[in-house]
Amino acid sequence: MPSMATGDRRNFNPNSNGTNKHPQFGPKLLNGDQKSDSFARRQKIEQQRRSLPIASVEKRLVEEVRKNDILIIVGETGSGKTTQLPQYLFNGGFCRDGGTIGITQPRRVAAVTVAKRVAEECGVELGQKVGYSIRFEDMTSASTRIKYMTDGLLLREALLDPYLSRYSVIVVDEAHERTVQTDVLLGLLKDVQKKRSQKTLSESNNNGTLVKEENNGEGEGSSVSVVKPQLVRKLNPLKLIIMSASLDARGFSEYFGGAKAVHVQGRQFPVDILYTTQPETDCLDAALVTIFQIHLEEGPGDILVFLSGQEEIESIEGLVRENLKKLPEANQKVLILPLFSSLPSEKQMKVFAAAPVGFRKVILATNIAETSVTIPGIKYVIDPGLVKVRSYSPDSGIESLIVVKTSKAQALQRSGRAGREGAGKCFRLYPESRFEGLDDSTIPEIKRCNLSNVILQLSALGVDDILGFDFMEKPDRMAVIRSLELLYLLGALTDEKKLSDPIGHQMARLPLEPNDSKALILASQFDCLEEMLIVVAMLSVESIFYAPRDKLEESRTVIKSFSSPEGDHITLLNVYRASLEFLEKNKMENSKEKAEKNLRKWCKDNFINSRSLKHARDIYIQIRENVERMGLKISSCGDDMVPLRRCLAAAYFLNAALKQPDGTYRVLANGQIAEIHPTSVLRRAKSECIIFYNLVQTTRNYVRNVTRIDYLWLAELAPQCYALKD
DNA sequence: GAGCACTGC
Repeated sequence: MPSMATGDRRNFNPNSNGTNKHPQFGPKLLNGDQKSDSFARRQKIEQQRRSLPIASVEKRLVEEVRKNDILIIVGETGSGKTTQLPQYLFNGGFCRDGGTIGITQPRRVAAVTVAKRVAEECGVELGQKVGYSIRFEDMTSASTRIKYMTDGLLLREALLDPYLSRYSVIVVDEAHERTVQTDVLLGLLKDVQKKRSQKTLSESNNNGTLVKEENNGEGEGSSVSVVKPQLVRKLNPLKLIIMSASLDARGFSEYFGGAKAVHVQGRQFPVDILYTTQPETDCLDAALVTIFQIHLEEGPGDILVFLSGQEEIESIEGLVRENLKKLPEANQKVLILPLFSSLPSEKQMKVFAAAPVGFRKVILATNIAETSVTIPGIKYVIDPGLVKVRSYSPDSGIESLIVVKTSKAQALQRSGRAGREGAGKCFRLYPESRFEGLDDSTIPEIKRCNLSNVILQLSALGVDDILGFDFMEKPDRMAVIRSLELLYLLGALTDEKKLSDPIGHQMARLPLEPNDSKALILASQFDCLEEMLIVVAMLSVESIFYAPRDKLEESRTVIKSFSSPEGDHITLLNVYRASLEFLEKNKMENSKEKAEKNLRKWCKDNFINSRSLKHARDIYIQIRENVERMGLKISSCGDDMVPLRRCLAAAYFLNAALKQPDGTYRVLANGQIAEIHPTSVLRRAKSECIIFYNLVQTTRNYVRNVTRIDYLWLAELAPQCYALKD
């Protein structure tokens, strides 16, 4: 490593436009927690509202929504579209007749913070006129007229109310992010809007007489055949607004039949974009040198570095520390802060605190800093131009994480992070010519994920012809067929590709992956639903264990105390039960808050991520309520784990693998070869036959979350797949 | 004996 002080520096060219104004994407995170409700404060809010770029076009926007049933709004960050538009529409009379304005967000935190802010701006209590609804948290009431929610939640609502009849307007925000949920929602809303306008039309044609839903045979498979007559009368046309920060709205406009698009100015400080003159061969080294170049040559301001993963972050953290020691003491005032999702939250929080006077923060972050969180004080962004993405192969069922180049939109989003509070600089660690060669936007998620859950949800909404569904971007045909096969083998779909009764309907109601839902349904027959609820909740969260690098040995010993020779599923069950036992004991002696606090300490001592554990508990409570409502029998298998393992075999039979002479495993369903993941308790056990939760490809093929089963169970419990040879 | 971007119901 060259010494930083000797001037080994990267050469950057400012881009041709100099101070270039780039649009910025992502939810605007607002602080809605202020308590003061004084007159002065209200005046200040009013003043802020009026100064937003969008305020000058309020009348025009309301007018456009009135004239157009579908409107695309392209708004840059800082335009105020997310907080203001719903208020304009409310004041414009779009909630008369008791209709609600629904605004969807891809992320929970955005739905909550924006709702809080808007409630404050309106001077109302949160949950009254303005509210939000996200999984595990419903802050709405009968009087809620402006409702922020996650897009996944609106999809769930559509299962219960296919016409989304309570909404007069639905605003899909951050549509450019193109999450699976957003894409499915867009297709669904298009259909709902069409049906609702037909409904109103036929009603007026019939002059108020009751109308029955008819399938007009237009070839779309989505029909909901029985509608209560009273409902038909009440339905108003649905106004649809798609909000996006993408550079052009053409894609959305075309998808919605040439819908009108309007542009709203953003408010963003200028960000200087600098490129390297030469391509970099070693990205980590280039990032390292650039960090020091900024630190030693640029003015005050924090640095945000985008890296691909935890490993990269941890290694560069070490290198920065090492090199920092070589600098004169006056130059050593740097705070290095890692940030990635599996980092315990108390460590994550450190990036939001201001650095001590005279110190510069260097934040080493994954994509989490791109949209999910906004860090104050960032003036410099270093963007190596790479990102880790999930990819999925429908044929092998293998998920992998691969490092790819960012898209142009992503690069813009990253650079925008430097211009939140003042003019900033973004150092792209590649030549300008390479930027031109980048894809415009990231490939929509729906093109690169397992579709079985999407198909199950759409089936429950009455869409039987998945390949014919009007997606903005059609998913891969083979991926659809594979997922249909899986659902059929699980018994969720009939031979006619319709949702089976009751299994398919029950599975669609559960907020889980199809395999996990099936495991719960079967568990009530195997008398181990009590245990399976816990196992499935624990499998649904990522990274229960967190082992910091410096305490690796210690953590292994502690984690071992939970482990079961039967496998990882039962190990997870042990962890959950141990935490519950600790909490119950604590609750008897302490207040609830104190008990929760002690639990967090217990988690830390046992190298368990308390945020993940809390999440698992929330999921447990939710799915327990779900299965209770379905009338499934909840009983326990006690200390006998055989029923639980048999049930796992019956539900995850496609994920069964046999040991081979060389110690690797062969997946019975497709012949894939894989090893047991080193973190599994069965890594050394070398059981003959196993079932696993998932198969991931990193340096090798690994199966994770593994349980030992008896080979003979497969033919007995999954005869549709396995037969015994003589 | 290896290493896991990020969401969401």
